[in-house]
This record gives sequence, C-alpha cells and structure tokens, in this order.
Amino acid sequence: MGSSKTLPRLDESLLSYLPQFMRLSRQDIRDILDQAVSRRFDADTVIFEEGAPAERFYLLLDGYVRVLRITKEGKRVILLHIQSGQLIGIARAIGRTEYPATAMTASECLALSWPMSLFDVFAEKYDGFINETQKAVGRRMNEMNTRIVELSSQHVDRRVANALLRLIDQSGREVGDGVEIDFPITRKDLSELSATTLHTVSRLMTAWERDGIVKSSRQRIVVRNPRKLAELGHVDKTKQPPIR
Amino acid sequence: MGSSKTLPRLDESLLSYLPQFMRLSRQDIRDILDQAVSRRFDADTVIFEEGAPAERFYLLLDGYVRVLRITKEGKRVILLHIQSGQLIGIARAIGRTEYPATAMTASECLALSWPMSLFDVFAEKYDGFINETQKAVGRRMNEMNTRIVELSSQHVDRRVANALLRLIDQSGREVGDGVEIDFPITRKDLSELSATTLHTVSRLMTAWERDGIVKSSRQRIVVRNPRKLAELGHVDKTKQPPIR
DNA sequence: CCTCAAGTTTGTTGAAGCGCAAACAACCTA
DNA sequence: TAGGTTGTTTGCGCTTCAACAAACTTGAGG
Repeated sequence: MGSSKTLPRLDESLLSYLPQFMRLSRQDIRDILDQAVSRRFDADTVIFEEGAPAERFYLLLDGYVRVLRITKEGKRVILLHIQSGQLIGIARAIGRTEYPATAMTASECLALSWPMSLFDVFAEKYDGFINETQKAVGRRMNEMNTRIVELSSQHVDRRVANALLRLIDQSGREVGDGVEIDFPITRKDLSELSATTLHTVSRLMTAWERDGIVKSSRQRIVVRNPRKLAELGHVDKTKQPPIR
Repeated sequence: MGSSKTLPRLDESLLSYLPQFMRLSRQDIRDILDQAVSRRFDADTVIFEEGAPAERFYLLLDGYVRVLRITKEGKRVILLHIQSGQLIGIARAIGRTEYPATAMTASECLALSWPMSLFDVFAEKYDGFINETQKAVGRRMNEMNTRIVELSSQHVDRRVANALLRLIDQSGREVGDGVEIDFPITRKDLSELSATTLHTVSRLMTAWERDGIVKSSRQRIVVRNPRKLAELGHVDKTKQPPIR
C-alpha cells in the first residue's frame, strides 16, 4: 500500500521547472508545496475511481499512470497514459464534480495532491496555472481524437504499432539497443490500448521480434527500430484519394 | 454559399437563454451581439478546417454541425455532433491556436461568430462564460471517452445502435410514429460515426426496419422503438465478471 | 418527362482476427 | 527448491465484416 506523509519538507525544485508553476515566485511555490500532501503508490494501484466525487487533484512527480474505464462487461479500456510532471484528476478544469475515469498507477508512483477547492484558488492566484492546465486538457483531447480516428480507420497491426510509438514517444528511455518503454507493460495492457486481444498482440510482437523491430521480455518492451515501426504505423498507400 | 451580414440588429433573446450568457445583463448581451458576425451556412459546408489558425469562434444558433477529421487515406471520421446553442471552434479554451478538427454543417445552419481575441475578453468579463464553456469541453471529452470505449469493446451492431441512440438523444424530434433525427443523415454518415462501412449500416437498417425498430427513407431516419434499440445497444449479458 | 447524380440495397467472397484451449516460461515467496 | 501465480506463446476453428460488384431507387434540374 502507498504511504502518506507531509514530512520531510518538500523541495521547491520539484515544481519550479514545471510549466504550470514556472512563472511563480519562490514564495508562491513554497505556499503551494506546504498545502500539498505527498504520497507514494505501489504499481497497479487505483488513485481514484470513475464516478467518485472529485475531492482532490494530483500532480504526478514520478512514475506513470493509466487513465482507463471499465465496461459493463468488465473489460478495461485504457484511455491515456500520463507521465510525471502532469496533473491528473483535474475534473474541475472541465467543469465536473466527479472523476470521469479511473486513474491507476502503471509503475510505482509519487504524487502530490491538493483538495479540489484549491484548484480555483490556484487558477485565480497563480499566473499561468490555468493556461497550462487548459493546454494539457487540449493535448489529451487531441490524443483522444487521434485514438478515435485510429480505432475507426486502421487495422490491428497499425493500431498496435501506433500505440507502441506513442508510448516510446511519451515515456521512452534510451537503452543500448533501442528505446525502452519506461514502465512494466504486458501484452494485455497493449491490447487494452489498441482495442484487440492479448493473443493478437503477442503474435504481432513475435513477428516484429523476428524482423528485429522490437525486443521484448516479460513486461518489458524495447523498440530497436522505431523507423521501421513507424512505417508500419503510418500509412503510405501510394494511392491518396483527393480530399474533394 | 452562405451569406454574411450584421444587419438587421440581432435580438437579445437569441442569447439570453443559453447557459453561457444566462447570468448576463441586457446591456452585456447587447454588447456581445453588437460585436458578433452572423452568417448562414448551407448544408455540407465547411465552417473551419483542421489545422487552420483558429481566428474565430462560433455560436451555433440553428442547425447541426459535425466535427470530423479526415485520415491520410481520405476517410472521414466523425468525432462529434453539435447542436444549436453550443459553441464551436473554441480552440482557445483548450490552449490551442489552431482548430484541432474540421467543422462541417450537417444541415442548413445559422451561426454567430467573434474573433478569437474576444474569447479571453468574454472569459474575463462575463461571469459564467468560462465556466459553462469548460463544462461543454468536459461533456465533449466525456463523449469522446465513451466513443473510445465503444469502439474498443463493442461489435458493429451495438456501435451503430448506440450512435443512433445518441443522435436521437441529442437531436431527436418527435414525429407521429417515433423520433426522427433532425437533420439529413446518410448511411455513409452513420458508418463514419460507428467505424464501419455504409454497406453494413444498410444491412442493419433493413434488418431493424423489418423488426419495426426504425423506419428510414433517403437521408431520413425515424426510430420507432427506442426501447428496443437501446436493448441492442446496451449490454445485458447476464454474466458480469467481477472487477477484481 | 427524361437524365443524371447521389444514395441505397443486396449478393458474393475472402481473410482478418477473436475465442478457446493448452502448454510453456518467468518470477515470487514460503 | 518446490509450488503457485502471472504473463506469454501458439494452434485451430469459426464468426464477423470489409471489399468488390452491380442493380435499383429517389430526387433534382433541365
């Protein structure tokens, strides 16, 4: 289970490089930190649940978080991945009083949180906060749009390829022979991201491993040849119907 | 082509019942209207295009608008339907300087528009404007999430059923023997909403027509038995796996 | 009234990919 | 080190649906 504490005193450098807080004075950042609760979460732990009253909002300091929904049939659908430095649970920014989806850690995580009532205070008081937050909302919306387009128009292999590309783009870590996804990820997770089954993902991965595009072991994926993967993901049908 | 004019003087009642403007004084509304450009659009006309600089934002007074993207292969994917009373092109509200998608009229439309620079002015000056706008963003985000979940987890027939249900919910008009979708809609449109082909939609429609669930003619769809359609759309598998 | 374009229906075919099942491999902990 | 748990691979059958094709319907415009 995660542990919750406010001590020792949080260092100001935690926030001072994040776009939301960049323009603030040392004192403002100090105030913000002094009101925060810091907490560690184990991997695969629910931070907040869809439909629950949105009581707090979080800043992910370290680790990765998945935003997901669970269908009536109990099937998980991953909507987004969030990396450190990002705010989550900002229901207030989109005029909601309940969390619209579930947030679950993908790896061990460290997060600060504040009561939602402070969101309005921050928005009012701190220059750039609301603006950067809106930008973040915009980016996520854009990612969702892209997902919808992908799901609607592309075949499984492309969807999986694109999901992988997005993951290494957002949370890739350079390793000796390629770029590794920086948190444990299973075939099942990938299938929940790309709307297919773990079986199909597994088949694709072995095929790509044979071609030297990826290398994977249990819960670890290294993309050795992002270029080639991108070719699979992007569409380069020579015939491009005019947009009439 | 659409015509553009500022005369005759717009009536205040156009705005005074909309949530964004509800709390405002007569004078404020007058000011807002005096800065607006009013314009009529024919059906199937582009209002603004994805990627273009977001120079104006719009308030749809009458008609229906589709928000869509076009894939590299030239395939259209409809992201949302917008009904009258809603703002569109509010890129600014999500921190963007370009329109993230294309807006196209689904029927003849009437819209007011303002230069984007006024967005910040409205947000600052008029109580409730930014709040209601954020709520609208939240609703659209929610709809997108639902789309993603649907596309990821449901079969074609359910997706089409749900798309229809959403359409009659958002823009249904009571007619003698059911609820009609209030704007011209083709099988192709429906297929672009539910990620399938017009052929499959056609087959489903004829099957449902045989069952008395819908009635359709060219570009017109009447849902006679929403209840039954909802049964098709909702999932009522008795076995509900635990959410472990 | 005729023509044409746009939308719709219907049939046929093939393959993608899902469900199911079983075996296997890696890791965890007792 | 044994035993259990969790993740992964692989094969096979079968359903679903997209692709292709072609005829038909409807409505608009001359």
